[in-house]
Amino acid sequence: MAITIYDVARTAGVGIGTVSRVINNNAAVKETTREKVLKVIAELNYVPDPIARTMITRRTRVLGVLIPFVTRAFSVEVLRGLVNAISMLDYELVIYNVEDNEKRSKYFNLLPMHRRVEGLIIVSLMPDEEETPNLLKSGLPTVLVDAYSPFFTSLVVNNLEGAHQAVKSLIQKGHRRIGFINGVTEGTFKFNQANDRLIGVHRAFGEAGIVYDPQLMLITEWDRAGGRAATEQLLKLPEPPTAIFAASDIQAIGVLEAARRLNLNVPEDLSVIGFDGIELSEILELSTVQQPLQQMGELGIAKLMEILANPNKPPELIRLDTVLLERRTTAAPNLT
Amino acid sequence: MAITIYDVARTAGVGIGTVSRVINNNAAVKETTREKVLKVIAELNYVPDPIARTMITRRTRVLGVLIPFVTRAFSVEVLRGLVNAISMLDYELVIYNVEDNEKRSKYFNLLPMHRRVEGLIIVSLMPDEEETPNLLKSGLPTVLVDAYSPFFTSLVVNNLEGAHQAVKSLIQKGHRRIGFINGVTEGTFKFNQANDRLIGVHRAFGEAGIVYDPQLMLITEWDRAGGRAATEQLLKLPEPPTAIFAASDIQAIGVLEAARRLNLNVPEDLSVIGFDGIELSEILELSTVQQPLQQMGELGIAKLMEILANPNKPPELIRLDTVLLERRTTAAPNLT
DNA sequence: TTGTACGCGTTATCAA
DNA sequence: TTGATAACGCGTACAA
Repeated sequence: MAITIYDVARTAGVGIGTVSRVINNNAAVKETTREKVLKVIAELNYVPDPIARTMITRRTRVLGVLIPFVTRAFSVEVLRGLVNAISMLDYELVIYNVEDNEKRSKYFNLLPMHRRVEGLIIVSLMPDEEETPNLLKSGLPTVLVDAYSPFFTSLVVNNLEGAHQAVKSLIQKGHRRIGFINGVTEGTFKFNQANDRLIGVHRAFGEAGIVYDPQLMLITEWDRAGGRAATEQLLKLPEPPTAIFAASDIQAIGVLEAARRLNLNVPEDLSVIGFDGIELSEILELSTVQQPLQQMGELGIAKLMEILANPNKPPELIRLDTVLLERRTTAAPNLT
Repeated sequence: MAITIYDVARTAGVGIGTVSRVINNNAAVKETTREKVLKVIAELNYVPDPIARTMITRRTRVLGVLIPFVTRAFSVEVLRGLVNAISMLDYELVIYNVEDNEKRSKYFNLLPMHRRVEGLIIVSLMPDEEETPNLLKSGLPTVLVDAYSPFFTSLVVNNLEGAHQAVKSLIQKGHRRIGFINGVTEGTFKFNQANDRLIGVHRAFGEAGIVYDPQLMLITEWDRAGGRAATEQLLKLPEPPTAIFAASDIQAIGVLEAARRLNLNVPEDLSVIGFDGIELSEILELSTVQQPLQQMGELGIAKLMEILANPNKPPELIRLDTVLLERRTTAAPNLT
């Protein structure tokens, strides 16, 4: 049996109310009494039961993060930011890892109800027409990271401008046939960041007056295998591209792998640029469009705390800028 | 106000006891009553409050993981296993990220008391002389992953044999001067896996009758910068090594980076082998000693569930084998 | 300034 | 098979 507030009160010769007041240093307690109680607390090694506390206050001091594929590089970087920010805050973080549709709807249905988290960060997932009203009705403070909804405070990068920058930089280097490997937008996860990136690509082509060759645009899964497969297909074309822009670094790494298999040198034979700026891209010296991933995590927590402090705060849309990092995988085309 | 068991009972015209029995399908409830209650539950969209439930059952359905630097590659891989295993179990996972000594002792002191987690996985950290009895006294079911203590069920790889394999393979390729970059063992984290690896290295040298040159053994932080710095130092030696074994893949990547800066070709001029087998090692085609990291996470949860089911289960030591993966960074030395 | 009684929402006990 | 009632451990009016 763990020791309770009653044990403390009895040993200190006071009422439980006083002990409670000392713990929460709320109201006025006479200094001598406070010290007496504090001493007993230390002696007995008493720690208030957070569960019982939650019963009354409704506060759990727990935040939840709903995140797809927690171990993909992108998620890890965001998680780093979340974890950093939370460690200063005397909150705990529970992870809801979404790997499939079943998990997705389970969490979306359950979380608003079960009161175990005070606030929710949703990463890379957009609540749908059914989930949105549920969440709103429950009043659970929610922040979206890498996803946008008009109903929730959302943190996104300027995907359009990022993609535009990437393709424009390739064009400026002299590339004309540029492959674009985008990620799937349907299915469980509705990563519709892909749409903005597509528009950015089109804009860059349009500005340069380059005709759009639909053969150069492929859609694959957001993984290495997807990048590899798409690259193999692109390079088999009668007129293969001299550069490839992938919608994620992970896909871009697949591009690199495919190029190596085909004995192509990067960037001499093929320029490659990714999107995200995960740690791995630095190690591989992959050119990329960097998102402030860690910062997005930190800012997500900060915004959530603001909502917690002021539940009626209207949703904001916060748009962060990307940074084009030209490293060793992009160069002028080898025009022979 | 959320709806409670009383609302359900009233609308269904039964007592709360009956509703409770239906929810927990415990005792016998007349079929017609059950259906009636179930119907009301569905209509009212009633979800039992887990907090109140925990008050009485003492079960939180939450497991904790105490993990240093949750975003280092090693931790991420273990985390993947934990998350996978837990997703089948109707448990939640809360992460306690240990970045410094303060956090370490905070969590070690708090967790056993605060009842919020039913069980604890501790990764890469060994409870010390003070923490161990606290943990034991609290009765919190605990499993150590990548750490060993006789007092807790522990999952470790055979670090000695893994290191032995790595160095032996280099010797067999013809290397005689082999640098060994080990990781620090003091400080907050007491990663004393390093000691076993050191012994394994010595054994391999001893078996081959190679004299130990202390200049070739360096100790650095467990990160890229550490690997880089150590490599630069090793290669400046009058007789530089022809191969380097790093105690972690991350350090080995630092070795690769340093080699590239110095315009050395790997593996022609320098063989490199790491330890861990993180995903990154595959992408970089780094030779390494692979630990079953994900499996360690999964097994950790499985063992924890066993202890939860049978709290008196004596601690076990589970030793997993490493696998030597010879990829593209190791070859015979270039003897000129 | 301090102590007592009540309530948070549930499960467990016991009598009916 | 069921309903009433007592815990679980705490915070907080309210009275003293």
